[in-house]
Amino acid sequence: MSVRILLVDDHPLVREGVRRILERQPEFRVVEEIGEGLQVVPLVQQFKPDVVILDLSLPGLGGIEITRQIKGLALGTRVIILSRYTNESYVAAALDAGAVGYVNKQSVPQELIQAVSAALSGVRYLSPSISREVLNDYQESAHRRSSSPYKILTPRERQVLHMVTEGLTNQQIATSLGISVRTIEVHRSNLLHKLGVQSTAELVRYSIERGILAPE
Amino acid sequence: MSVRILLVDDHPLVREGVRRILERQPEFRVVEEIGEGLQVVPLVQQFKPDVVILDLSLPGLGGIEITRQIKGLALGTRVIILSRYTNESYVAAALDAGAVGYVNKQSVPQELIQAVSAALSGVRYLSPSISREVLNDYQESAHRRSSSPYKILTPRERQVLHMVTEGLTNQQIATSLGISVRTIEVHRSNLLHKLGVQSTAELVRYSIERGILAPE
DNA sequence: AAAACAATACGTAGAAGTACGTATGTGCAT
DNA sequence: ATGCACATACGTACTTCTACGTATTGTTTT
Repeated sequence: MSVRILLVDDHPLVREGVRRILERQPEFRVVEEIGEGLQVVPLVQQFKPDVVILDLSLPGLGGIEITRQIKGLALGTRVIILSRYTNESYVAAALDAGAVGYVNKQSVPQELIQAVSAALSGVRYLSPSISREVLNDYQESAHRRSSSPYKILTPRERQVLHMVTEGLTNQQIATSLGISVRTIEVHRSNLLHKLGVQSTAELVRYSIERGILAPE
Repeated sequence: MSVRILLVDDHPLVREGVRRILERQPEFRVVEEIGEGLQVVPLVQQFKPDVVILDLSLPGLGGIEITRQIKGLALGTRVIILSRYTNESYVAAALDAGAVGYVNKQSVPQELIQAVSAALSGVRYLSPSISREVLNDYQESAHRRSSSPYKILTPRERQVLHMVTEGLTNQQIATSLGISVRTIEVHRSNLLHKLGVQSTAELVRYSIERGILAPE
């Protein structure tokens, strides 16, 4: 009984690595591979794979939206996300969109096999490096979920994030906005939680790297 | 005549892919692979590979600094950068540090073979997707680059800067390097002074915006 | 040999940030 | 009217970081 897999990542080297790992399992077969986001859904319709292994950051169309569209096809195709992003917002967004698994690219290759097997058994799989809390929080707050971490930030939070990135202290930001430093601390705490990070450095990196664009 | 290659990328899947492509060439041999930045230079000293294929974004110590240190070993080991970043500052920084090739991770796998062959012939290789302008700009502005504040940093300071940018606390960095948190504070203070900044946010921005340390 | 540099480490002090919890007021949607 | 999101703010506790100063040891340069 062959498991038919479609492989989606814009880095050919990653596809090579994934194909190599999957094909060590006699029952797994990579029926096709592609790196361009816009071509994924047509390929799913054509090949009707059992499983799609899907990167979040793709040219043309993001992994979250692709996941939604695959789910909308109602072919029973399961989507496993393979991504270097492990923060709560992205994991939750992917699960919300219909992914049945989320594997951290830094994981040991064996996890990929486990994720595919779990998907076929109808069990959700998360890399151990992704906190158990992520799943719990996801289930508790599903109704609030947005597809983009930045979109879940309030206007004030975005302002504060910007000023943190500029290197201003909480007191300087408070002075600039005409509010209490205690309120800045609240916004900061909210930012840390919403973006799934734990330090100023990570906030700054978040700002700069994505600008603000989530991997979609 | 065997070409001995050390493979460095924190994503096991990428290492699998690269290994698979390289080992299709009978004369290429991957003698070792590693994902942790701090362990690369000791491995180079141990194995004395002909070529190191090196990702820019690594935990513990960045690819640029590693390239410098490998060059400093004077073993004749050639460094080829394999990165998803193609912008000028990263390419230039890598070349400046002593890399002899820069391959875009989105390239066709055949480019990797070409880059290794070019390196062995003493020829510089750049992925075609990297503009010819990058190389020209690099040559024209080499004299400006030498005055970069980064040059005045000690190797230890660069290590600490990298880890600060990763979001680690002083205590975590101390533990990782096996020294006192008080020493980390000293290095940090020196970094702030040498780079003329006053906060963690500014250190992080410096790292990222100067393209010296690739974003994670 | 002496000086400079790099790495290591500590004392003292205070600023700055994170975490957990509490609360109120306003505006908007149901 | 009620509930929710947002903005504002505080109490308590602690961690983390910055600033200024001290010191020793080893290595390299002059």
